[in-house]
Amino acid sequence: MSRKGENIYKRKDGRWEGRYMKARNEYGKIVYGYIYGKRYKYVKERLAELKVQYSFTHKNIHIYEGTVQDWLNHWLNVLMRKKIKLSTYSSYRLRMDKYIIPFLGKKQLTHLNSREVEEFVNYLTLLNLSASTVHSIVTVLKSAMNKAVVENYIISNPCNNLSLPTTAINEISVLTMKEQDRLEKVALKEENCSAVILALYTGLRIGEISGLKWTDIDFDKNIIYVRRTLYRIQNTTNSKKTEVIMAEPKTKSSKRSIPLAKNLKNYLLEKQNNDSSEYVIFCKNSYAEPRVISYRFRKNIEEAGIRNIHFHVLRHTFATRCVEQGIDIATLSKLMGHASIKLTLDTYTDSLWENRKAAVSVIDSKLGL
DNA sequence: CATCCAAATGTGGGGTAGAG
DNA sequence: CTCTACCCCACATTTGGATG
Repeated sequence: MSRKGENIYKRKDGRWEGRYMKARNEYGKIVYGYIYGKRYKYVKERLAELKVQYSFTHKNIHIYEGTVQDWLNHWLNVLMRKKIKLSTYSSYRLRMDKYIIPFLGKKQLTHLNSREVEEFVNYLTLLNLSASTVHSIVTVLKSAMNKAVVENYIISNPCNNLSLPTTAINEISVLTMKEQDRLEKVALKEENCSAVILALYTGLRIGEISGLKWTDIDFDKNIIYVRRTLYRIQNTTNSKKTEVIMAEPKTKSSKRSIPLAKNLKNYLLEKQNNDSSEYVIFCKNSYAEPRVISYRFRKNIEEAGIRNIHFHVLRHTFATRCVEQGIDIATLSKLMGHASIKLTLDTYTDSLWENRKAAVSVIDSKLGL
């Protein structure tokens, strides 16, 4: 959705330029309109008029008499249900039921104003939730209200221009070579196939490892097929229970094949022999759900004497080792199952930079001044 | 040690700002 | 009017304390 910002800026030639969304072309891309002026104030006023002109000229406000709760339920169960994955549905349901509906549910949809939403945000902040959790809750409300705007039940979204607590930027953390060696030693001692080894040498996500079957590994062609992911979510019909869901991987591009190298292949073949389960990582002869893998991982970490890290760090470690070995970004992107190299670049350019610095300093040392 | 439950974090797509 | 790095939001998973 739209970011805040006026979309007015000063040009090098001294004029002010304002932009507004005029229409959409046949592919759904935005067509912008432009307005110029010598003075900022003029552009701002004129732009506001144009924005109104192009967004509301053909709209009629419809009547909706229900409460916020009614609308949220309709929005999620009827309008969103088919469009989003079960895991997303489940997380939205939770945020609505636990936070939004108890605080705002009884109000008339059409009466909800930004002051009340601000009070809601204050209330959330007092609950000691993290900034990102507050964001995720407000996001759900905002999406639902946006739909109400599109349906012409309300004129504007009361969630626009809220000031929310700022989220800290999280750096990705990666194992050092030494830590990786220590962790591998511990993991290799295990009798059955270790999820840690798999993650370090394939970059698979925890849910993907959880759902991996021996039949997904083609030992003749040396390929691992990532076909499903497994996670536990709140049951959507009976809200008191949770259940394990098996689904297609995160996105279409996550469904992928990963080449199986020699050492990992030997390791897997050895482990396959004494494994009676259809799952590579198993628990009581069936899959081991992500929580179980995470639990075992924690024990490995403690034994190896490594600082407290998440399982996902193994995936980052795999990627970083690839970059260090000089694998190009496009290839890495495919391996990781990213849809585009954009994310891969955004995430790993830092380690590329370290690489370049190291290369330069090697050359530099020959200078001998 | 497995399961439940709520919170935290990662990922993809699209908009804005800034420059040409 | 066009190009694109960077940033934000919506969506999708992972994490870990509580509980049995």
